[in-house]
Amino acid sequence: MSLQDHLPPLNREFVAHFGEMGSRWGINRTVGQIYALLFISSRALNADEIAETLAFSRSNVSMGLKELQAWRLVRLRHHPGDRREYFESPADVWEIFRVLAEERRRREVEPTLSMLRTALLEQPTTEAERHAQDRMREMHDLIDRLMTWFDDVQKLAPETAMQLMGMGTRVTRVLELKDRLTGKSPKRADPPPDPPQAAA
Amino acid sequence: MSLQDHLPPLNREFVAHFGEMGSRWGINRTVGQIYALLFISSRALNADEIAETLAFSRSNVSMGLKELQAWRLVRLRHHPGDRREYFESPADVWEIFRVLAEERRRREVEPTLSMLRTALLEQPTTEAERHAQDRMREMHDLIDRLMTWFDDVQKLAPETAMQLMGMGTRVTRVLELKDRLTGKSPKRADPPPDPPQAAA
DNA sequence: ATGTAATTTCAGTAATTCCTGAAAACTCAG
DNA sequence: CTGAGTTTTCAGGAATTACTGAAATTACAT
Repeated sequence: MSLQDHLPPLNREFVAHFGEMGSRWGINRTVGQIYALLFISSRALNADEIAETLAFSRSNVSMGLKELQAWRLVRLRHHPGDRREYFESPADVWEIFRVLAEERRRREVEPTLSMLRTALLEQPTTEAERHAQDRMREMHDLIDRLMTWFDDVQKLAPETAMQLMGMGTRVTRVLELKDRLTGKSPKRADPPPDPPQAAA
Repeated sequence: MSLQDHLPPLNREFVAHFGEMGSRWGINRTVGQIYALLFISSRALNADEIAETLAFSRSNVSMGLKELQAWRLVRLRHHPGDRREYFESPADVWEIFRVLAEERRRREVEPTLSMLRTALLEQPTTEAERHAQDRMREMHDLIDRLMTWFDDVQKLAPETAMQLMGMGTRVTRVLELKDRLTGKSPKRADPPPDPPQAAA
């Protein structure tokens, strides 16, 4: 009934590893393992299969899947003539990475930026407060820039920036990034409808 | 004796926020708050001051500082004629980001890559195993590429890649990256001793 | 409508993680 | 060496988080 009865050792290791990693993140061990299992599975699994394979209670699996859905990391599937719900991970690893980055941004980065902006609006009264505000501004600007930059990189290659990074082909796109950095004002400035192609 | 007695509201909010964020990460609330406090402080603080300001026990602060040191996020200072140890955060936010990224990589990314490589060495026996291995290979390659890319970006601007990203000046460097991507083999290839300067 | 299969909720317990105070271990001046 | 000041360790209690089984809910076939 337990993990090792159904999974070959290497898959078991993989699942266990993501369980551990999950707990180093906010995500808990259970959720990490469920996701790892779905990730390497060659077909969509239903909740009972997951519960059986990982030796978790059915209800625990249900909660885990709910959380994975909230993170948009699993998809729901239905098989004709079967009332149960089947779950699978998206196939494209770059897509997974993108979704993960987006969710983390929404949950962690945006609230932080928002808190910092609020703090920066106040008039400091003491010297200590003024210094604290300066530090917050530095942090705000760093995060803001990192995000803008990340957006740029993502927009670069509409299909997958991954391909760009690894391939060496269509590197003309890098020049677009160069133009963006050179031409625009330092900070943000929502980009005007991307000049379609600017070959070298 | 508690936080609000010593810190102005906005600083209090900042510290509390990083306490929350800390717990969403692997890091616990206490550690997050200690770091936040040091980050906005205009001078190095000793453990008693921290304990007093945040209303934590002295021993809790000691453990928190130990963890922050393990993450290389705080520096130790000594004041002449004072036997106590004072702690401070590095001033440069980009430096902080870099250290954080390095530590996370060492603790999370490298072990994961290592586990994946081990799994990829095995000969799959079943079809399911073969598929799992394919998936692991995809994950491995994604992570490996992201890391290589991140390295490239960091090497680009030896002082702070930050400046590059935000400034629009010295964007000639982007062209170096382009060359790297175009010229080298797709995957890795340890870079030859950086050609010092390649102005446009 | 009724019954059955499937899923979700939730209150209680188990497990883990966090935090503290007391004691031990340093460190250094005299 | 002695002792005061400082930091660290650690066992145990407090607080939080994870997990379960039972009950409630939903979905659907007949």
